[in-house]
Amino acid sequence: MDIVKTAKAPAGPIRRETLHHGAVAELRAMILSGELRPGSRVPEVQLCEQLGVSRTPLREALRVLAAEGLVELRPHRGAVVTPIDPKEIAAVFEVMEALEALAGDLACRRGTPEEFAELDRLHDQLHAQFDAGDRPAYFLTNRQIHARIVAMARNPSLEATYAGFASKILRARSLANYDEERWRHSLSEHDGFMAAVRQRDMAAAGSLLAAHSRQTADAVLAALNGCGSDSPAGAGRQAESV
Amino acid sequence: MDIVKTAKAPAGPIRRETLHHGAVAELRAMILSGELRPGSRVPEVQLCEQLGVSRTPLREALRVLAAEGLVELRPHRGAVVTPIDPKEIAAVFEVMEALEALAGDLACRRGTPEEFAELDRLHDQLHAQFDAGDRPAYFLTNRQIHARIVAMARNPSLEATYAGFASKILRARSLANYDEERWRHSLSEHDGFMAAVRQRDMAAAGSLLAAHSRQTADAVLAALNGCGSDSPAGAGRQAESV
DNA sequence: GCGTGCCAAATTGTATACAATATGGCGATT
DNA sequence: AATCGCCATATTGTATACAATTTGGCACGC
Repeated sequence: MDIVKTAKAPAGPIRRETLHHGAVAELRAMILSGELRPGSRVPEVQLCEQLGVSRTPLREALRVLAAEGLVELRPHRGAVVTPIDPKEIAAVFEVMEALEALAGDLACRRGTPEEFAELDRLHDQLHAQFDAGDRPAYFLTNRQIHARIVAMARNPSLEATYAGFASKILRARSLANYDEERWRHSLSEHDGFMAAVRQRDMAAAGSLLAAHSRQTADAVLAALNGCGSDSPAGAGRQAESV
Repeated sequence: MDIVKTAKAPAGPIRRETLHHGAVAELRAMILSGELRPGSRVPEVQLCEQLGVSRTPLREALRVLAAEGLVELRPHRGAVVTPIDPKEIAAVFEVMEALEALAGDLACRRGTPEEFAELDRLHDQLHAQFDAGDRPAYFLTNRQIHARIVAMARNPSLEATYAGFASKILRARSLANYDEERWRHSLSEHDGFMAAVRQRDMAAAGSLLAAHSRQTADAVLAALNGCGSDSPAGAGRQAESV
C-alpha cells in the first residue's frame, strides 16, 4: 500500500498542527455537522483512511472527544457518537442558563465600547436576516452574538465551558428546527437583552439572557420529544436512548 | 447467552478498566495530590515504567488530561503539568460561583429527605473536625458536602463540570493554606447556607453558597499572590497541606 | 424444535519500531 | 573572545504488528 503523505483529504489536509490535533477538529466538525449521526458506531479503520491518518492519532482524537462528551467509548466494543438524550439536553440547558446569566453580567462590566458597537451591528444584521427569512444566516449570527457576549466576559474558563455546552446544544438543535412563531419570539428576546446590554444593565442583561436560554430550551426540548413538558424536575434515572 | 457477569451494579465495578483509563486516574491523582508539581515536565518514558504501561496508553491518557486542562501539550516539546495561574484560578472561581448557586437552588428543589439528613450529618461532622483542629479531615468533609449538594441537583452535566472546576481549585488550594481566621469564617458560612438548605430556601441557599465560593476565592487568591509567583521547591512552609 | 456451549472472525487494546523535530554543544569565522 | 551556524542527541509523533476480548454463528444435546 502506498502511503502518500501528500494526499489531500477532501476536507483539508492536516499539516501545521499534529495529526491527532487535526483529527480532533475534523471529527468534531463531522459530529457537529451531523455527518456522523448520533448513535452511529465509529469504526476506527474506516475513519483512518477517510482522514488519511493511522489508528494511533485517531484513537487519541477519540479519547479527547470522549472527554468532551461527544463520543462514548465502550471497552472492546468500539466508539459511538453520543446519542441525543433529551434528559441530558435538558440538563445542559439548565447549566447553560446560569452560564448565560454570568456572561451577560460580566460582559456589561468588562466589554469595550468597540465590542458593544460590534454587538449592535450583529444585532442589526440579525434583524435583516430575519426579515429576509434566511434561517441559516440568522442562526449563524445568533451564535456569533452569544459567542461575542461570552468573549466580552473576559473569562477563558467560562468561554471554554460555554463552547462545550453550546456544541452539545447545537447537535440537538440540528435535529429539531423550531417553528416560525418561536423564531419571531426569539428575535424579540434578543431585542430585550440587547436593550439591557446597551444600558450596561448587568442584572437585567443576565436575567434576560438566562430567560432567553430557558425559552430556547423549551422550544428545543419540545421539538425533541414532542410532549415538551417544561418541568425541570426529572427523575434520577437515566433513560437509555433508543 | 446472558452471562451473569454483565450485571450493572453501580457499586460493584468490574476491574475491566483499560490501561489508558487507569492511567488517566493515576495521573490525575498524581497531579491533584501535588506529586507532579505544576510546571514540571512530564517525560513519557519515565512515567511509562513508573505506571507499568507502554507509551501508547500513556499518551492517550495525556490527551485526555490535556482536554481537562490539567496538562499542556507542546508539539515535539513534551507535556507539562499546567502551572497555577492566579488569573486563571480567579476565572475558575468566577464560574464556580455561578455553579454553586445553581447547585444550591436545584438541590433544595430535588434532594430527598435522606440526602438532606446526610447533609446534616456531614455538617455536624464538619463542626466536630473543626473543634478537633483536624484540618485535613475538615477539608475532606468540606469537599464531600459540596459534592453531595451538587449530586442532589440531579444534573450530570452540572456534576461533571463542577468536578472539573473543583479539581483545578483543589490544586491551587494545596499551594495556599489559609489561616485560622478564614477557617473559622468558612465554618460560619457553612452554618449559614445549611440553615437555608434545611428550610429548602432555594434562593437563599444558592446565594449563600455563591457568597461562600466568593469568600473562598478571595482567601485562596490572597494566599496565592502572597506566595509570590514561583516557589522553587516545596518548602516546609505548608505544614498541613492536604 | 429449542436451548446451550463452543468456536471463529472481527474489532479493539497494547506494545514496539521507525521517522520527524526541537535542543544543546561544538567548532569555525569575524 | 564572541557570535553564528551546524550537527549529534534525545524526545516526541506516527505507523504497524501482535494480543486480548467481544460477538455472531454453528453444532450438539435435550
